[in-house]
Amino acid sequence: MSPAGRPRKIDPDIALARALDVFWEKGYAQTSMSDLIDATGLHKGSLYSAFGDKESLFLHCLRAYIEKMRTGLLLELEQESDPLLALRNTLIYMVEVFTSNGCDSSGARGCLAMKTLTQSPCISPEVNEFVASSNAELFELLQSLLERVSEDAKHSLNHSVKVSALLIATTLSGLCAQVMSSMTKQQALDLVDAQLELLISH
Amino acid sequence: MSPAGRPRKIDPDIALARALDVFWEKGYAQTSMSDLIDATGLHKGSLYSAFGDKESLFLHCLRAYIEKMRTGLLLELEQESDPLLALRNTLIYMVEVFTSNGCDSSGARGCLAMKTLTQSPCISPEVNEFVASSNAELFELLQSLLERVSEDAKHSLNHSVKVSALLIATTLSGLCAQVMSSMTKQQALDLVDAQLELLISH
DNA sequence: CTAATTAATGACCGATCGGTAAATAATCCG
DNA sequence: CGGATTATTTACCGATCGGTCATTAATTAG
Repeated sequence: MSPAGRPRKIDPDIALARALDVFWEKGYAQTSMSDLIDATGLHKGSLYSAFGDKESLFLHCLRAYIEKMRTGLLLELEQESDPLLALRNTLIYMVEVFTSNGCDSSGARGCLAMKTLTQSPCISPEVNEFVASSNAELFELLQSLLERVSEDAKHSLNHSVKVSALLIATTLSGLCAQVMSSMTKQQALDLVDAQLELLISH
Repeated sequence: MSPAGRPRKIDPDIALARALDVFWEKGYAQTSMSDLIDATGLHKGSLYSAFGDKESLFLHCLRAYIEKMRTGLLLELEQESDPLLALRNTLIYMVEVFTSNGCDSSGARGCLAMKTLTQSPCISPEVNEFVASSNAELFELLQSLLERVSEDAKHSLNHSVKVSALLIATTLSGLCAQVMSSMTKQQALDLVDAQLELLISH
């Protein structure tokens, strides 16, 4: 069932994952096609024929990044029925993604989506829209989780669901930024609990 | 008392401020010497003879940015003796800086220091050290303000001074990121108050 | 006016940028 | 075996990158 023609030297999904690692670590502008060629092992022509130009390749990587994050989050949510623990696990999962390191053993890479939207001007309207919609999706997830927490008789929120969700989203962005400089993963995890403690009364 | 030689067409401080605007808005890597030449009005040779190479010029801008922020903060602190209000004014001041816009009327520029440290790999060790030390200075300011708040009989902190300071620093970073995408200045200011309300009991 | 000083100016540099096209190699189908 | 198909490979493109330098212009000191 293999298609006619010369077989691929490198699986496109693997090449994409390797390209994602570079974009994630260095950001779009600081990543050159040269870097991507070195990382993927593909040659220039093959890269372009497989994924189009640099911007198109970046969009592929960004989509893969978000999709991986989404499935990881949903998988974790399925395994936890308690609303507060589900919320906590969500935040912990994201901190762990932000503090993960790619091919090299250097510091935390943070969040590709956040790196993308904090570098202006934006790469393209399409990239902008995608990052914005992903952001909105995360916010709605946080909101629905907080809704469930507030409906639980064991807890109560010290602010509205919306304000609480905004504060958590803000804290997440902040942790993402901080772990890229001086903050350790453990500190970030501790701050997640500290913030949840402030937001939720027992 | 004017020095011998051809007079400067453009005051170096003005040129520096204009270069800062560009770096602030676009970030180091996305800013080309061409952009800086256009913005300053200086020609290539003059720019190099006045500020050295791109990295050196960036360091000058970064120092000017931090210095401006520092003096602005200290000026505001002098005018407010109440610890909690002083802390609040500090945060408001920073949000206002983050949501300021430069030459063009586009969206919020965020914080040059944060943009610098979240783009890896770093520009140079010297830049890295400077941003890190500025960050540390801000953290210590927050800590000392929180210390004063906690010593005030009218209030009490729901976490330790250190954890509270870390949470505020994280919130500030987060607000900086958020205002660069979808969050409005008013929302950010409201979240400052919401977070302070969580941190401090009356 | 002349010499010295300093800045503005524009031509120029090699390197790298993102991107393209033609030629070559490896597979499947008949 | 011989096309057809698809990927790899290499050479190449114009544009822009950051950076340098020699020349010209404007000022002050003597």
